[in-house]
Amino acid sequence: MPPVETHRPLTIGELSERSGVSASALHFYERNALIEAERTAGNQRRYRRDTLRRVAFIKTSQRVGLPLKDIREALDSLPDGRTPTKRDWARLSLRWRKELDDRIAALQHLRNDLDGCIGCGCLSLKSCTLQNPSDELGASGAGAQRWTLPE
Amino acid sequence: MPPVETHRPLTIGELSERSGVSASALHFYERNALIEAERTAGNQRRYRRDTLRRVAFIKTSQRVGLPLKDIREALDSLPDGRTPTKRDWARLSLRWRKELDDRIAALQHLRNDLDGCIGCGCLSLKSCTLQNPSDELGASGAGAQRWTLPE
DNA sequence: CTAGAACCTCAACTAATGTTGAGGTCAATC
DNA sequence: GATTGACCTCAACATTAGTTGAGGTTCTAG
Repeated sequence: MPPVETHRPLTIGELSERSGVSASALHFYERNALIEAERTAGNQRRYRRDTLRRVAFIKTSQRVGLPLKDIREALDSLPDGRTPTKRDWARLSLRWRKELDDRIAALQHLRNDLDGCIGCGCLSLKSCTLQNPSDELGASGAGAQRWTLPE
Repeated sequence: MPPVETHRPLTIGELSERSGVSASALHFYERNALIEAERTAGNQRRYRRDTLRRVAFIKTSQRVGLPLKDIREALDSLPDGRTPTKRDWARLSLRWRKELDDRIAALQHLRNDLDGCIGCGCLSLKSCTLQNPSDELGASGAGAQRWTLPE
């Protein structure tokens, strides 16, 4: 049985292929301190295998709309230079879970507003257009309040 | 009782204040055919009052992460040059509702993955790090499949 | 009728998130 | 030991979604 190369670091091509992120994007992430790499004698990058997990985390977080700046901030809570422990990741996950919960809640709120009134043609603005067809907000309205979710 | 100026068109300052969108952004939306305006004899913009609703729709859609291109496409289904009817808005809302449902589902999926395994330190990758601590995916893995949601 | 606020256009700039290409080096194979 | 694919850096470009500023015009209140 041949030894499985479980600890060999990854080249950028391997990391790119396995993460689905282009090499140029990996360069970019490195420039922005989201990931890091060792170098060979010939100056080529070699990634610790746990970088794959970091990249998965980056991709995932981006897909829910978080900017790289925030992602970097979160990743900064992981240790430099060694593979994070499960405790390290668990700490991170706790914060992220809250972020996700908030976003889900915001979307649901929005959808409910939409259901509640856009479907009837008034977009949930101050009062229903069916009652007040000429002006969506009235001359003395306070703005489209229901559309401004709390930041 | 003074007549309420329910039909007077809005200046850009008024629209900006009431929508919470800067005048420069309104110019930008107009350049990109998301909104339109009449002009006074002196070339100043005058907006139909239902533009307020259009702008609310734009803002809202942006907050859920939709690009202006998609928003414009949706708004294109509304009639030019006249105030949309409730039927017009209802048609739009149907498509948007589906979009929102999809996004909510994607986020929930993500959160469940996170709960399921990032909390234990293995990020839901191919097999749990607790069992397989040296390599997150294994030397023959198929990539981080669980992290790739269907587009 | 005039001052000042509000508006106009156009061009240049910003920031985030990368991609592309030029010009050169490294490493694995025949 | 030469070839060839993978890699390197650096600079320029692309896209989205606007903002800023210069220079000029319009509108409204006194």
